[in-house]
Amino acid sequence: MSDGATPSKPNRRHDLPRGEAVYRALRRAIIEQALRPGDKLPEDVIGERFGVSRTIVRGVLGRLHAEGLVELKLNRGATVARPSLEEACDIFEVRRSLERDVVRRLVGRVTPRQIALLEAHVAREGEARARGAAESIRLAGEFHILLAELSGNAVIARYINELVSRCSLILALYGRPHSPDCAVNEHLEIVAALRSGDAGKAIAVMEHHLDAVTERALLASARTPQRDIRAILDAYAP
Amino acid sequence: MSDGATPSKPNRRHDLPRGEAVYRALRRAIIEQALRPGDKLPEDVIGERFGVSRTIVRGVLGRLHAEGLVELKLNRGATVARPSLEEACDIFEVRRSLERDVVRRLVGRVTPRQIALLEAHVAREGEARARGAAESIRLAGEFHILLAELSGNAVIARYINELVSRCSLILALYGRPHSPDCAVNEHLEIVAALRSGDAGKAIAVMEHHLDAVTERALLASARTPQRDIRAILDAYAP
DNA sequence: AAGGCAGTAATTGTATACAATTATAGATCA
DNA sequence: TGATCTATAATTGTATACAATTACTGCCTT
Repeated sequence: MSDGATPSKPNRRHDLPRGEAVYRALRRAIIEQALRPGDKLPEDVIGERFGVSRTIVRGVLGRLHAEGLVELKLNRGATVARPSLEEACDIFEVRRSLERDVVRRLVGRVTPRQIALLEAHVAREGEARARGAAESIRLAGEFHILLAELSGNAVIARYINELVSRCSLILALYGRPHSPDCAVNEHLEIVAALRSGDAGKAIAVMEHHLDAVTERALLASARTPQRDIRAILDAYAP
Repeated sequence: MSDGATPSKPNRRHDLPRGEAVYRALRRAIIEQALRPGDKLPEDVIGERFGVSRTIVRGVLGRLHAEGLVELKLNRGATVARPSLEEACDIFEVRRSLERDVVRRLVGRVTPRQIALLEAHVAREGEARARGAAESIRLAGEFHILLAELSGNAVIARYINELVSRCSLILALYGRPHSPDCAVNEHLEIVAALRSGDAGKAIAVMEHHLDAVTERALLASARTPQRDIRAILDAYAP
């Protein structure tokens, strides 16, 4: 494989801890559902593809495991995580709590500059809708992450980031295929409510939105509870 | 150093992924404040002490970093984390949200078996109070962790675990030295309120307790805002 | 032909070796 | 004396080598 992976700059002082690029790439691939829940993540393959050693890959997989995006089984390697339906419910429940706090913190304190940021993001969501589902899914999630970051509480931001990312997995497992979990207009409503300064309304709008998101994400769960063969055969056997 | 570290069983199939013991030991040492915020954590020293290679230690430190207990600086190694005052406030704010949810979930649904578990734990807290501060601090935190686990939401449990652990760091930095952050009788009140089945009261008791915890943890923050030399010299310079 | 079993290949877990960076100590010079 | 620079030591970042476990293929047995 020689040097195909790092051609441009032979040995420029790497500003980032070597594995950062691998981390971001894997994370994005998972969130955009290019890597689907259950997919195997062999250390050799990933390492060769990015031109790093297994040491680095292993660190990245551990980090993704800590964030709940990857499962690690002893001596059996890493796979993209497959959250159970129960975990999915837990995740949405915590999201509701924390995102309520986000709105509560932002309302009345949000600056015009921040509103502009949010509106710009929603605009990008609108543009991306034509370009494909993968990017839409990612941007929809990033709206909630941006909101959490603007709230000014770093702990909430980190947790929301984790939870929203894992919602991509849930959507891939239990939702309608290739549909983003958030509607652009619902995001616009949230921004509008924040700007209005009406705390009660803003919270209500956010909760309504999260109800809708939950609904969409768990929609197909009645049809395909798991990727379970027995459940599928039930429809064909007498 | 030969074989002093792993004497009893030469090569028995290690049930646990090699680093688990190191992780637990370091975690406990940090939580019990044997390792204090800012203390250096050299890979060599830790590895030799536990009879594992730096590879393992590095993985453990990364994991502790993901949990917010350890800081990693590029090329400068790991230190026990020193949460800023702002981070401390963020942490307590999220704790309030999540622990309110815990109580809300438990109240009315808690079984006698679970009540017994909680009471047994509080009893151990009482016994430990005589034995020393370190164990008391840990047990006080573990009461909240147990509560979160009993709530049945695994995500909440994981986050509470993280947040409560980090509170040990906050207490070490800004609180009165060597004092546990929770009073045993306050924990008893929480259990009593849960058993009563009165949701409003249970939530109120928990919030009151968390207020008190926050108060105690951030008490000394006026006296020693940081381990900052300038602030100390202010009292002596004209 | 189906199932089980051995031997081999592939993959992961851990340790060590090497490279790069940072910290330390000693020497030099003003 | 004090500061700066340099050489050396200590520590971290990364890659590779080896050991252990798991997966697979083909053969053998019934």
